[in-house]
Amino acid sequence: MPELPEVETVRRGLVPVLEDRRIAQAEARRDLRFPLPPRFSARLRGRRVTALDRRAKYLLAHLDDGTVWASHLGMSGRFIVNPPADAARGRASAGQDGAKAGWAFDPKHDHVVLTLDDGARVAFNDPRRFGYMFLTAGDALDAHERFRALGPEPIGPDFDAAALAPRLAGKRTPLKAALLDQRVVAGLGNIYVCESLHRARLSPLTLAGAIDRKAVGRLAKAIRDVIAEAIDAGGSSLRDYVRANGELGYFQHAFAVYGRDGAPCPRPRCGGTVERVVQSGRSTFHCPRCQPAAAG
DNA sequence: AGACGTACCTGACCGC
DNA sequence: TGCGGTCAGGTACGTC
Repeated sequence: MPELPEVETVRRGLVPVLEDRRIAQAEARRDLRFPLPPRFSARLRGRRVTALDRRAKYLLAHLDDGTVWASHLGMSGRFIVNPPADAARGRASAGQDGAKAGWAFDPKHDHVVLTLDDGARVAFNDPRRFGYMFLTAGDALDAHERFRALGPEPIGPDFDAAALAPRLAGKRTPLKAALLDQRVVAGLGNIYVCESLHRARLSPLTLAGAIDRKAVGRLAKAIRDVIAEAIDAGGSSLRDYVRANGELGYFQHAFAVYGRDGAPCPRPRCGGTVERVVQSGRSTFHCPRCQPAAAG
């Protein structure tokens, strides 16, 4: 269920597990959305992870031979960590009830499994197999077909009206669809687009090219803030989650509009009601009262 | 070129 | 309890 904040949370959770560790064993149990690269296991085995990075919704593990191991979590992908002691002690006997017992062990959906040189076990688990992985050269990352067209990262002070305006200019597509386009902004998905538009008091139905500069500035700031707050929420939940069951990246976060069809708009003194509509086949949640379609 | 619908795959949930 | 229908936070591809 990962958008940028979830992927960033996963990255931060994996840093202490993976960075500077050597991959003792890599097991490719099942292909994901796309077939795993040729000799995938062999190319990971014996490599040291020098850094864990992120671009958009991609998790990037830099290896000591210059290769980058890139993972996309798709809709249901997650990484599950068994610390060294747990992996050695509990896994074999955990069996089918492993997850319930606290041992992350799911033979049906653990598609890629790494064992590190300290004995820790890291599994990529993805019931729907919408996720995917690939290997690429680290010195040509930006030129890779998956990264070449990506828009700017929405965190950090560089993401502002000047960055966003030219990417929306002239677009005759609704703001909702425009912001889901990874070429416009990298890393947003359905939830955070809804949340950002609500924060900026912009209707998801408004055509992207029709909003004025002031609104673009409001939108850029809303996106920055919404994403930053979600990352903070993920970070604060991280320790408990790892301790609980090894799953990384799932965390509770309070949404203003997403999934709150029929609830009162949380904006102070708005008094509107959150509505769900469908745009290009996907749910949009918004408050028609404080996100009026006519406003620019 | 850009926008839209559809496909991919499986699990959770809801009503009967 | 079982069954069928619906829905799910992502991306890629074919078609217009």
